[in-house]
Amino acid sequence: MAEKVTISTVAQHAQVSRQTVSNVLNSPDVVREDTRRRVLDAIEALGYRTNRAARQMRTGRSQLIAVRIEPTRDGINGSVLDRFLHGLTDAAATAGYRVMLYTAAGPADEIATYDDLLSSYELDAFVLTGTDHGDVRTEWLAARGVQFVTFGRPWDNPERHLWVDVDGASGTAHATDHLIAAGHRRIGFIGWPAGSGVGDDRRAGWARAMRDAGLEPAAALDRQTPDGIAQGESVAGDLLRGDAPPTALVCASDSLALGALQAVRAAGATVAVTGFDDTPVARAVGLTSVSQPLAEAAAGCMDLLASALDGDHAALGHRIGPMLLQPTLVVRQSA
Amino acid sequence: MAEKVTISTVAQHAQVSRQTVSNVLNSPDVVREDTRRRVLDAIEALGYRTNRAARQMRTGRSQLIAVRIEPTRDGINGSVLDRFLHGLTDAAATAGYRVMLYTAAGPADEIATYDDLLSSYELDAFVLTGTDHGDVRTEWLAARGVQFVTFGRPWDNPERHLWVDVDGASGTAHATDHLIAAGHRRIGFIGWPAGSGVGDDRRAGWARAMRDAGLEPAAALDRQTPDGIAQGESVAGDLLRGDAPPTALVCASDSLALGALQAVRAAGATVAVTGFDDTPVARAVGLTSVSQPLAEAAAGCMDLLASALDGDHAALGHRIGPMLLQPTLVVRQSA
DNA sequence: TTGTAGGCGTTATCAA
DNA sequence: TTGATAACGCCTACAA
Repeated sequence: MAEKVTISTVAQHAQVSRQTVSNVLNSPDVVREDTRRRVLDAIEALGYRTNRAARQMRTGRSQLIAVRIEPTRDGINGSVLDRFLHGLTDAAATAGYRVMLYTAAGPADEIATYDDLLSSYELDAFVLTGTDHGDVRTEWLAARGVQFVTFGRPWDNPERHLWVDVDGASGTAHATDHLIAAGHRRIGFIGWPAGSGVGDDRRAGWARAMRDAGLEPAAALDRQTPDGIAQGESVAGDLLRGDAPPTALVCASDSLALGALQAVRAAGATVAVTGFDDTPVARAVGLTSVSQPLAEAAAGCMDLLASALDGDHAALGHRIGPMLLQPTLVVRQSA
Repeated sequence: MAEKVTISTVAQHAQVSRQTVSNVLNSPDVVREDTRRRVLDAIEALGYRTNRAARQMRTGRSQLIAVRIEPTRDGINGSVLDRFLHGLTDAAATAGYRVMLYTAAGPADEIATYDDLLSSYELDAFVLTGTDHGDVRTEWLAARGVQFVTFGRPWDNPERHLWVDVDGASGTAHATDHLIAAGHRRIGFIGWPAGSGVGDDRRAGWARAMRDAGLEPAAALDRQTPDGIAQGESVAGDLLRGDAPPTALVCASDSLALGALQAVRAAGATVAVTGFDDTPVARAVGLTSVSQPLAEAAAGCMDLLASALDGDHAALGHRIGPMLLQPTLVVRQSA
């Protein structure tokens, strides 16, 4: 077990005062070059690392950011959070931060957790994955001046706070374009009930691409249902049994798409299907799907946070604003 | 923004010294009942929370445990880590700990990260997911007296350190039994190359169940391949084209099973298939699979750690040892 | 440019 | 049973 090496140890070793060591670390420009050199060498030689707890006590900053790990719902979309978390952890480490996990049963519970985390761990910031209209969490955080960024736009007001998002409309538009290019004309959409920002956005992309191609995004081809494989299968089945069944289906999630695929197979039909999120399941069953740049999104969240917390970037003149990333379409056998 | 309430605030409010407040918190038995009451009331009224950084500086303990978030390889098995992490975060919170994430490119990088995390954040313990024969990481940690627990047995020596694991052999044996009960006799196994503890274990379960039923786990029915859908498909295809093809296949992973399922479909055969891990993909495609009790495993890891770290359980006389949990078979259409 | 002094909130030691 | 004192490692004044 190595001896504990503190700032004093370094100071002794470098023949300077503790303060000079601290200056080398925190205000390098204020210390003479050769002294700086000497101190840096000592730090290197001794393997000194600043003790975060001590620093935190003085500065009130923990270099810790928190993110919620949600229980995997139908499981399929769990991998999205997974990849996002990995990217965030990487980006955070690079920026000198670490990621702490927390769970919460609901919004109220989540706010209680914020309170706890903030007052006892002094977390520097939160990363929220997704927001709703009138999100109580973001209001709570903003009211207390806590830094946070959301992965997902605040749908009611884009200026409300820092966010990073992926352009879902663009994703479904890509998928729709791809189908149109393949000769499809009757292209249906299976998405979530109106009211969820994300769902509305994805539906809008389909409708836009249809209109841009001179096609009508008819209500008869536009279905709404809660997320899930069974739901997708049921709704797709309805569509396929309709008057003028679609020859292709754009779905708002891989879960819905997977259900749709099953309905198509059951009906013995040949209908192209696209999903959203490019989950492992999509890869496994050959489902064409819209892929979100999750590592980039995570890095974006961290950039925004670092910018707000450290003020470096702001000082450098390029204050970073919200960012909307473009997804890509991964084409497989299903479409 | 609420005023900062420290132990001194509480002391004033309760008309006692700071130390007494500390005692109420850390050695309740040493303080008189009515004083304790008074202090507790003050804590409640003021909403006091102990500052972890300050406590950490004194005690050297951070109440933080670290776990690595791995990049999802073929993606399918990512959900396993996901569920484990969720369970761990929950269990940790209950035990008064928090989970910190880190990534690492390889064993060497991982050890460098240990060093960093330990010396600058003073982490209390690590949770490793899986170990190999002669794992350098566990040796490094053990040599430095760092607490850790592995989710996965140390295959060369069960006594080496704390661990929690799921009985993989039991899982594949269940699957095999299930197939035997359904009338199958020629049951093949598709697993990983010999040498990986986990893979060998799962293979052993199949072989044992076969023998127990008076059947021969013939080499002709036993295949080894790296993990992956493509690999599973290829190997299963070979088996199906063999002299006396199996009527059922037990696979060491859902990835392999999924590939096998595709090979079966391509061959137009009717062959039962079982997988391992009960991933979302298995649920999606109706694959019978062995399900690991991940939340329990995570809770077990935390229990072991808390026991070692806090010594409470040890003091109470029931020192907790390694634990081997039983998986369950989730039966779906594929078998 | 460098050094000295003080304090962040907590707990351990020891005296009252 | 309670309270005063010191110390954990660092950083921010301020003085030299």
